[in-house]
Amino acid sequence: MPELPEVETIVRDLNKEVQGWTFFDVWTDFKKIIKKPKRFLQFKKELKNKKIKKVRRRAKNILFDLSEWKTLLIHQKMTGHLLVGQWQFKNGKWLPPAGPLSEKFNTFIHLLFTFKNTRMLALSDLRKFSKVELWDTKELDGSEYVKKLGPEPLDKNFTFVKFKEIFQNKKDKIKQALMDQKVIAGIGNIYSDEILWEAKINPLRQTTVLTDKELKRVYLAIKRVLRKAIKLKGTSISDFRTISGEKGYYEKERKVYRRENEKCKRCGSKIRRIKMGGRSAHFCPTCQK
DNA sequence: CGATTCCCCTGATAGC
DNA sequence: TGCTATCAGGGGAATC
Repeated sequence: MPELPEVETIVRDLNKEVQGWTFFDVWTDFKKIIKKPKRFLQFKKELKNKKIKKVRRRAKNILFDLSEWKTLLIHQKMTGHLLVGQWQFKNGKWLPPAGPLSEKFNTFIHLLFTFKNTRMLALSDLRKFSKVELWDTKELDGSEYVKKLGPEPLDKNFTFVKFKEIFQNKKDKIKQALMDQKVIAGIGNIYSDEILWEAKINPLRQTTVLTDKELKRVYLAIKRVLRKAIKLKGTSISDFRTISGEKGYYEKERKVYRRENEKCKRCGSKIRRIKMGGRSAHFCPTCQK
């Protein structure tokens, strides 16, 4: 599942590739993936001849700023992959040439943009949870959805004072608060587990009872873990790939996520997995208090 | 209003 | 072996 570090990796890579590309056509075999505008033909028509100015990230969304003040939003949810390359249509499927792109998830391409320079951008998504929307830039940036998103954890303005203010007022378990996009943007199941291990805090703790010292550890862990994950181009534990089909390296750094019954790398205890609100949380019961 | 459950999907895996 | 039930989970909607 792409979270902040994975989406950031994608956005940085995309900016090196797609700036200046002009949309030519759109193909899909699953119109439901496009949420806005509702009619596919209109979506197609509105994209045609728009040029990509730059790509940015907000929370886990990839935002393509286009000419004429349009913005294309792509949220990859669990299993979405954006891939750039030269493609060919064979036997009813879009297929890449040989190379790292020739992996199984490429058979799950459900949306494909072609550009005037004959290049293509594909969205593959095994489970079809991805969401694609085309907005007026101003309308998107002023939308309820964007306004309600929490701060970007790696933003300079996201100070400890600000963090403390938000988390001390949020009545929730710390793990859930970290994953709540309205509290703080971009963190999901993998990195909330990793951040809490780093901070030595039990995921079940209520945010309101955390001491200043403990909050400071969480705050620092957020920055440290996310920065390191970006440096390593993310985690490929759930099939993440960069836009050229390469894996991220953070999974080797992983301390708790999907390591149930393995040894804690700090104290040697068995990592436990519990259910929290329908999601699994992984932690060390000995050193996370 | 807040908290919980359901739902969208489909491949992998566990259980029989 | 092969079938079926369960699980994975981001996020929005529906429900309690």
